[in-house]
Amino acid sequence: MVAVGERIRLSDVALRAGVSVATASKALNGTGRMTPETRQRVQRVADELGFRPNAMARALISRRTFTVGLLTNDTYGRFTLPVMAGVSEALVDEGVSVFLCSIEDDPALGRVHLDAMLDKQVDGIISTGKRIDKRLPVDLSGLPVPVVYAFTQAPDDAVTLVSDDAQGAREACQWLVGLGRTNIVHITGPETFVSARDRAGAFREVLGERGRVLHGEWSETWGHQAIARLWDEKRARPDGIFCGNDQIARGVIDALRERGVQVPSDVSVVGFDNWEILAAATRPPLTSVDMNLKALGREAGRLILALSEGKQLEPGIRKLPCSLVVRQSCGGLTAD
Amino acid sequence: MVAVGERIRLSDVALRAGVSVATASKALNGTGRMTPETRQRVQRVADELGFRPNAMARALISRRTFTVGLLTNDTYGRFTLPVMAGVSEALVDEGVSVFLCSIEDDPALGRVHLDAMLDKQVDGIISTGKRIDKRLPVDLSGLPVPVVYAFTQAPDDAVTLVSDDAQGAREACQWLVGLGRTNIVHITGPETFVSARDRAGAFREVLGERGRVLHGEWSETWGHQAIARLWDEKRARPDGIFCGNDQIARGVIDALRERGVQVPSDVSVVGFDNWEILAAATRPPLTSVDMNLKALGREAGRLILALSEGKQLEPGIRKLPCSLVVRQSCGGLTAD
DNA sequence: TTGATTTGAGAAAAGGTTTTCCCTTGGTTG
DNA sequence: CAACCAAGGGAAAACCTTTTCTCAAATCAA
Repeated sequence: MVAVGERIRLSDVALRAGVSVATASKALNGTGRMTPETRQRVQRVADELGFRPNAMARALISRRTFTVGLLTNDTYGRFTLPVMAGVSEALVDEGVSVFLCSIEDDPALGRVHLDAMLDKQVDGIISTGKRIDKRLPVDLSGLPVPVVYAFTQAPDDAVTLVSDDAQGAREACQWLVGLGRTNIVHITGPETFVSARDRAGAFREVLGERGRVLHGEWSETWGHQAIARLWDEKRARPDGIFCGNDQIARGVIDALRERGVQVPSDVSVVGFDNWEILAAATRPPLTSVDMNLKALGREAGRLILALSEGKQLEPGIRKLPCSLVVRQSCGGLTAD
Repeated sequence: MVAVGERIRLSDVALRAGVSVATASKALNGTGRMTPETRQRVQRVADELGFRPNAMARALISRRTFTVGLLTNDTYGRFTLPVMAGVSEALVDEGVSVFLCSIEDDPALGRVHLDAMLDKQVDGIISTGKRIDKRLPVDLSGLPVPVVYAFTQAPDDAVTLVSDDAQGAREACQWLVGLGRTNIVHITGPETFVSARDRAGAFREVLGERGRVLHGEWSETWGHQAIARLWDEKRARPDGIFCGNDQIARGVIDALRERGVQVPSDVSVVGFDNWEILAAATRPPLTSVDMNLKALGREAGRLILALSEGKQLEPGIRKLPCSLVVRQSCGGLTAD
């Protein structure tokens, strides 16, 4: 039922049901004591009138607004959107809505958004970004509301969620090894990124001496360049390539095709990020490590909910597993 | 100043400043009458204490929450994110925060989010999506708050914002013609999309009989297929290609390279959407039509603000101009 | 000096709900 | 039949701010 004019107040319901506001409130909230008939009558009237309690008034008393803020500097949204989707998914059933605040890398803008959210008495704040080794340009310590950090750097005593890049990288490497690939190279982003170092570390851990790592940009162009370098060398050429992200992998695959190298029969390629729209458009479609950012967002939602209900959570970094999404760029048992 | 424990209330400020709450309120809001000294004293105390008024209490009286909802079914967020950024940008200075609600294509989920927002007394709702010819699976008519539709289909009597696809397409075509291209083909998405029809219509309008249109999917694969078809025909091959989106353009350029056709010297290519991350990674970087979705979002923000302040707006469709972003895929005066 | 006007500031209501008492009423027990 | 108890429901305070009155004091005119 859609109310078009004035909003129905609890007093309207009470009046029509022939009870006091107090009783009406208790009837609808399942609290207090009254005959089942009274309760049902109030509920029926409320339904008929399309009554919906005013969340403002409610929040004023209960000190809970059923509102959380998501702060991000990931303008392009490639990482933030799945996180946001997960957060929202975890919270919508609890009646919690999410303010999305994109603060770029502007401290002043961050301050403005933060103040706006605090004024609106959000129950909690989730801080997220595009790198797990950079902080948002805004100080979230000592706030009157709980904070959860998801996919961004955080103070030591904070509740933090990140993807387990090392584990994801291990899975990718083991997959290549399991397919019988022996000469495997890792082409990835700048060493200044913790993600790149973690993934490279796991790669070396699995492959030992055999594993070779090439650092560059996170771009298609670097994928091309790396292949050019590898193919121009007077060395055995790799039969397996683990790329630090899907854009590099895309560049790698395109470069290989230009050289007449068959993927996956000659070389298996794995990407990272599982950026659907890119991974699926690559020819052949790209096997890639998914950071499960939506699941990470869901967990962030659950945690902020728990915190805002007053539960205590142990601070520290929680690593969430990645998973390998298999497409056709590696070949495999059947198509080898 | 960051308050860590209890929030400061107006009464705390009043007490400390030696005035009544009423006077304190008026002092801080610049209303009422009092000596300048009193006003300044109150303001100083409020600053010292780090007082920030409780938006809930405020909203309860003023019936404005400084909150709007953005409803979208664009899960991937390619269109919604720029719109959202624009909305937020237009509203943050007014102290308005934005609830982002992704409802997929699920009517029930839409209902849940809508109810949550209405309960929270949003001042207005912006409805946005990924197609201008599809509606969100939720009925927004007869709501107690104003609604603006941005980049999505809307009822006739609604305030609606869309990009001017025809104008954007015209600019692209005229650009190709201006470069001296004479045999121009339009490779675009399914005819079932209004966007595809609008762009194709403008294309034909500029090129007349010479203009040929190929409809397919919105994918890289279709770009490849279309080039295969065009190059296998026993006809004059095009020297200019206007693509319906950047993914098609990417496929087209890759397919041309595979055939040894030089872009831009042999063929000029224009894309649509100016999806930065794709357009910039294409070799050569792609000249593309930008729908200015951020500007569209800003306008949506301004309109919803005006409506929520009670201003009357004429219903109907407002078309916002696209603009051509020139990169290197067309060549031009210098690099021809 | 008296009456009228202006000035500065406070008391109280309002906004919509929840929650804590308190008061009936009808029934039970001894 | 008195005393007590439980059940059902209501009055009012509380949440925090804004806004409308109201009032006392100060200023001004006559």
